[in-house]
Amino acid sequence: MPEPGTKARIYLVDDHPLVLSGLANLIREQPDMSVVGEADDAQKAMEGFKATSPDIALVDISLKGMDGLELIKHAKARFPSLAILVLSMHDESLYAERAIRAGAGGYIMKQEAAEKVVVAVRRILDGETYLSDKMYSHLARRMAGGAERGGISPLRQLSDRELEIFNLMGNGRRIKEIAENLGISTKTVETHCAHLRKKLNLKGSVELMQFAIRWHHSRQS
Amino acid sequence: MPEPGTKARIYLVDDHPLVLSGLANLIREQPDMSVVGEADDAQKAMEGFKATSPDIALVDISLKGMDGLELIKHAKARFPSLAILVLSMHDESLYAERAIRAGAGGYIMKQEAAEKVVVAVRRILDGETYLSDKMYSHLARRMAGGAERGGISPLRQLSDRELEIFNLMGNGRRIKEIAENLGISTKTVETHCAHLRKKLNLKGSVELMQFAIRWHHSRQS
DNA sequence: CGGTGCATAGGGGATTCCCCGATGCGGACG
DNA sequence: CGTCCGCATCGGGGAATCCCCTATGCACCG
Repeated sequence: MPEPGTKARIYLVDDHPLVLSGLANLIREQPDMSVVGEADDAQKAMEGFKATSPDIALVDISLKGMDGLELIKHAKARFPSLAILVLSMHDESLYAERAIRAGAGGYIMKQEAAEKVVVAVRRILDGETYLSDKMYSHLARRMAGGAERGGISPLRQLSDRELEIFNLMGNGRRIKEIAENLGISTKTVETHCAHLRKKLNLKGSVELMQFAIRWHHSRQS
Repeated sequence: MPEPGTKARIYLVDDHPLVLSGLANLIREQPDMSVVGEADDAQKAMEGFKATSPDIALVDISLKGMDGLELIKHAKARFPSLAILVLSMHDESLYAERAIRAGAGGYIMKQEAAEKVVVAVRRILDGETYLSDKMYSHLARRMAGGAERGGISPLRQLSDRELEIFNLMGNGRRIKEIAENLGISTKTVETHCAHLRKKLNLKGSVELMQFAIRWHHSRQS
């Protein structure tokens, strides 16, 4: 947190030079902010953090080489007081949740107006969290279910049967296959899917399948 | 093509405000170039082209709403003399080839240094084609190889429209959304899906979605 | 001119989606 | 012990989808 009268020290991490210069330019227009360094990969970013001790880092979630999420975790481990605002290309609320959990103070899409980046930076430097309205409501929907039972994964709320079906879905099986495989009615499988959607706060079958596939994919590598 | 002594009239199309301002800034530093307009979607871009008659347009390949490839085709159809430089996030030589075929004069990745954008613009305004070294050799190799040789990725066999829909599927959109988004019938989307399944040798819609989601997931990390 | 690929679209039956409600069963709590 | 609640199991029914057809218009190519 910068002292009154001094400028916030900002570090930029992005592997797109155009975005980098856009950000740098935007920040130089702000009287209370200054850019103290730039990096285009995670390695250089970590060195830069050590050398310049910035107040906040703006980091792209999709870097070449190390993943942006990894960089966040490492950075928060070595520099706990460093605030982080995540920039993302895509409207992937999945990443927003992971980013916040990894220690980021905010998540903003590059489609957002440039002014919002400045707003987000100020908010985070004030110790608050910044999320876009869309993501905020999306996340709120998820949290709303039962106020953070300390469980890292919402999958803990699932019953054994539900998890079993969730797994089979992630494996690419269709409803009929699952029903035959388990020796039950397709209607029962549908009911389980409905419960899964409700518990995981997912809107449609496509979101559920997306979630299942991603989860299955990450659990297997 | 600008006359000697006058500035090249450049139009920018990108849905990321930061990239837009980065580009505008870069171009304003050039004595022989000027920005005559900006747009963040294909619709506004077409109107802008008509209103400002730019010499060249820099367009992002991945726009919200209409695909960047579609914009290029429409633009070249209505304004044949308009030169186009395509900007891309990803190192997808897949897109480069399609873009050139659609009428673009060059293809450059946002990972490239900003100076290269200027170089590319000058090259295209001189009537030549700009490609990065990597893509140039890549394309040359493909041209030289003549027909077939199996094809490294089966995605290469997909038509532009099919690839577009494949992308949206990987993004989690359902058929109705895709149809509305593209302004076509759901039946047409279904037909494209059928062709996708056939070309990719996938049995059911679940497998197709699985494939699309995985591809989309691996592509942006 | 004929062939081929592409984008568009519809018919129609099977399947799935997603909202309802309903029936047992077992455990938890007062 | 009675009651409530989560769980697993089914069904109805209307909408959406899947997935097999056919078909038209267009562009390009030999």
